[in-house]
Amino acid sequence: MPTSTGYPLHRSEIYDELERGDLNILRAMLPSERLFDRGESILIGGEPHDYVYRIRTGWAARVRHIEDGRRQLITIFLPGDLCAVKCLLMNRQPDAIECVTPVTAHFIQQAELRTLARLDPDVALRLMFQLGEDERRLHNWVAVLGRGDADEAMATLMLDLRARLRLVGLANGNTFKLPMTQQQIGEHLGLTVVHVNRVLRRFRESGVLTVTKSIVTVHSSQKLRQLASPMLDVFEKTSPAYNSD
Amino acid sequence: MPTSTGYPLHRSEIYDELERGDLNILRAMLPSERLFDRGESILIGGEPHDYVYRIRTGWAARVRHIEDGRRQLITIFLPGDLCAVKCLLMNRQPDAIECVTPVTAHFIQQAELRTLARLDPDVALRLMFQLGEDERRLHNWVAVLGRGDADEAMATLMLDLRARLRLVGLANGNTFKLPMTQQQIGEHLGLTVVHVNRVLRRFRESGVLTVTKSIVTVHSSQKLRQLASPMLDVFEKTSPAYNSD
DNA sequence: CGGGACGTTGACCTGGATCAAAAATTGTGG
DNA sequence: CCACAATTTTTGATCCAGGTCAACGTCCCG
Repeated sequence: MPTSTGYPLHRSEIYDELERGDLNILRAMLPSERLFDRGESILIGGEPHDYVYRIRTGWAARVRHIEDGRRQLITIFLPGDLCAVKCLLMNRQPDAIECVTPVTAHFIQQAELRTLARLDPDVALRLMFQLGEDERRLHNWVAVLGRGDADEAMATLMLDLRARLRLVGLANGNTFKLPMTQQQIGEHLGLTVVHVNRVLRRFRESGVLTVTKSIVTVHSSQKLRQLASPMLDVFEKTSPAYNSD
Repeated sequence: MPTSTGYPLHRSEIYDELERGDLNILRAMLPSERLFDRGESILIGGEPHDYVYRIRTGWAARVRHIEDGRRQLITIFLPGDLCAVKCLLMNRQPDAIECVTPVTAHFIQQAELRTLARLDPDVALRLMFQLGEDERRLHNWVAVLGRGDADEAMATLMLDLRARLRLVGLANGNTFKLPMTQQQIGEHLGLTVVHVNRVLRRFRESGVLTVTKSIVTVHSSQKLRQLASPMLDVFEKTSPAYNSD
């Protein structure tokens, strides 16, 4: 299994440094491993935290809890993703990171990683790249939430998950595992469960894709891309991970 | 005028490094300065770009152009902000950065800044911190767009702008300059101009704040905070920049 | 085999969009 | 300083995507 989700859009002149940095981080983390249950919090909003993680198996999410019970899943973490990098720099941060499924993760003490970054510019660059890549995804998601309608948002999410899972070898062809409840999908898309359900029904009825028992089957990549198209950025429109069927 | 928007939430153990890094970046940029007109693009979506900027005066925004004419203002850049840091790492990126007002900015060649970061871990840390801080704001904004209603979004924006302007000495008391059209505000909040106008009218009529000729006058910080409250993160709820009247 | 998630569907409601048009403001050249 | 055009703000009337409420079906696990 690949160790990272790749370096989409990276500047080619820094590829070698990124690879070395990635390897060095992975090496420093390898001895450690921790198991989290489904629903367990890897870190809790508002509290300081001392570790940085790399998800090995399972899905997690950055979750914003709003006082009146509303929730927003801000980011989905898949295997290979580094998470809580931001905590290297901030002494606390408002969001929790919660496990969508059981999760196994390698981890490293922040202080140690900071030292590593200080001694090894490749590591610093790799961390910077992770932050940049997270930012890129967030930019996309802001555009989706701000300007997309429900169909566009759902289609974009599905394409994005499929592409990312392909990069780490967890999806091939037209099928992938989606271990999120419709409630959680709604909390990520800014929709209610009820509406998520209706959108999925329409997708099913119009032959776009089917979700059964946490398995997504894409029946028409072409239709799916067409639905998501306005929300895809220039890069995604030409990336093989998005476009191959 | 302060040179940066501060290091909200930074880990205290890295403060000195951040300050040194900031100064070193500023020093490397100082000889350069460029003027942009209102509406001009600092960088164009989809194209590679070679510079990193620090806004000295004026407002800019990261803008996502959707093919059918929809637009999303993803982030607002104020004086003191570094922008296009992400381009250090990515060879192209989908968004434009456009000037909301005339802008003067210092700049530096990316290659030079990368070298600087490589030689000086303080600079690398400062850049990393900028990425982390951008991410924090984006997380907030995802929550606002995903879960907030129009009043909450508007109130949150106003509080946020006031707090950030205060940090760089461009707002004091209850008044600040807001050089965005209602159209642009809508493109940032995910609303139509028409609805932005109605929300502002309600705010005016209920004694929250008034916007006249690009000047915002907050009549009741308390009411404004109350409206925004669900969208504010733990940090913002206790920050003096948000809470002092 | 009973209870608690989770998914599905229908009936109805509402926040914000859309369409259209008028008023106010800003900028521009003479 | 004024006239005129372009941009921005404001308001009203109407519509609809998605929310809310309520119920029922289904799957799983102890």
